[in-house]
Amino acid sequence: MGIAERKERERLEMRERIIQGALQMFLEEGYEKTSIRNIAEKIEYSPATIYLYYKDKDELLYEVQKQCFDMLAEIFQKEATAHDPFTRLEQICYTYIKFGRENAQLYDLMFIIKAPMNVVVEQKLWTNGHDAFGFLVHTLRQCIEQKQVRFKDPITAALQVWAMGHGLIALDIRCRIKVLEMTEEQVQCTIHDSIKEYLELIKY
Amino acid sequence: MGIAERKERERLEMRERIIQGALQMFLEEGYEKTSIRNIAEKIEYSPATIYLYYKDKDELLYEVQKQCFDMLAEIFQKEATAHDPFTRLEQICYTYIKFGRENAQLYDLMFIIKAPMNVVVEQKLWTNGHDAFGFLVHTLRQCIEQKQVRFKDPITAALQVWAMGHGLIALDIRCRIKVLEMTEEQVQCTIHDSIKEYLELIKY
DNA sequence: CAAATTTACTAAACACTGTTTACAAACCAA
DNA sequence: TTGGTTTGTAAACAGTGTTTAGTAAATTTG
Repeated sequence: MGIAERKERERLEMRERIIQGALQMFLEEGYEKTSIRNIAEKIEYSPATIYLYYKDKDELLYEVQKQCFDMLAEIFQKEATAHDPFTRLEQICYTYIKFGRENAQLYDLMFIIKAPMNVVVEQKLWTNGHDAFGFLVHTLRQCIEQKQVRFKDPITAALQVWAMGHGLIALDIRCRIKVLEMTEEQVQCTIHDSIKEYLELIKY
Repeated sequence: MGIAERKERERLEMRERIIQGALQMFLEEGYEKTSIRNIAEKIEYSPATIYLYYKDKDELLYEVQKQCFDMLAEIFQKEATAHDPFTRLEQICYTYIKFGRENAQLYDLMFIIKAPMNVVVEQKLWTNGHDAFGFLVHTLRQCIEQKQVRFKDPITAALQVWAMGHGLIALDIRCRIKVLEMTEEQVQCTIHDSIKEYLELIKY
C-alpha cells in the first residue's frame, strides 16, 4: 500500500513549498509584507490551502524560523572552525554580527519579532535556537576550562556574549542607533569596534 | 483676537488627549492591540478625527514614544543620583533593566518596534532618545576621566553598555531567553547577574 | 442680526490583514 | 460504478490603517 506513503510525501512537499514561499517573501520584502495571501500567491495556491498544512501563521513562521536557524548553524560550522576556543569565540561573534547585518529580515524573524514564539507556551520549549546557543555555550565552557576568559559559568557567559551581539544588531536594525548621528559606514565600524573591545575585555 | 489662541490651545489639548489615549492603550493592552480605532474609542472620537491631528499612525506613535522617553529621563534623574560616576553608571544600568522589565509594552515602543522610527528619515534626526543617551555618555565620560572604567571613547562605551542592557531586555521580552530553559525567577536573576558581572568586567 | 464661510467632526468606503466556512472537484476503496 | 475521503478554493467575517464626501457647528463678514 504505497499510496499512504506517497500522500505523506506529497504532504511534506507541500509544507516545504509553503515554507520556501514564506522564506522567499521574507528575504525579498521583509516580515511586514509577508502575508498569508502573498505567500499563497507566490506558490500559486489559495490562502485557505495554507491552513490545511499549518494551524495558523505563527506555526508557519515557527517552521520558517527553524529553517533560518539551520542556515545560521551551517554558517557557524563553516566559519567558526578554530581549534583554540577563544579564537573560535571571536569567529562566532563576528559571524553572528555579519549574519545579522546581511540578513536583517531573517534576523527579525529569528530574534526580534514576537510571532513565532507564540507556538512555544507553557511546557513546550523552544528548540529552534538550541543548536546555535549550545555551540556558544560549548565554546565558552572550553574558554573557561583553559582560563582564557574572565567568566565562571558558561551559561551566564553565553547569555552575556549573546546579549551584547544581539543588542548591537537589534539597535541597528531597528534604527535606534540613529541617536549616534553617524553615517552608515561609521555605524558599521563602531559596532565592529564594540564587539572587538568587548572581546578584549573578557579575555584573561 | 483671543480666538486664534484658544483654538491653538484646543488643538494642543486634543493632540495631548490622543497621545494619552494611545499611551493608556499601550500600557493596558500592548502595542499589538493599540489600533487607531481602539484609541479613538477610548477618547470617544471617531477614528478619522485622529488623522486631523496626526499625519499617520507612525507620527502618533513617535509622539507617544517621546512621552515614554520623558518618563525614562525622569526616572533616571530620580534613581541615578550618585556623585561618583561609576556608582551612577551602576544605577543607570539597574534602573534601565528595571524599567524595561516593568514596562515591557513601553519598552517595545521605545526600543524594539519599527513604526515610530519611520518618521525619522534622511536629514531629520531622532531626538526622542537624545537626553537619556546623553546622560549615559556624560556619566561614562566622567568614568573615563577618573579612570574608573577600561574604556577610551565615551560614545563607543555608551553604545556597548546600552547594547548589553538592551540585548538582555530584548531577548527576555521577545521570549528568546527561553532557550535557557529556566523559570521566570531564574531568568530575572540571571539577567541581573549578567549586568553585575559586566560592570565588574569594565571596572578598572 | 442674517448670510456666507470656515472649521471640526464623522459615516462610509477602500484596500489590506488573518482566519473560517461552505462547497466543489479529484482521488481512492468497495 | 458507487460512496466516502481527501484536497483545494471562493466567499465571507472581523479586524487593520487611511481617505473621501458630507454634515453641523463656530466664526467671520455684510
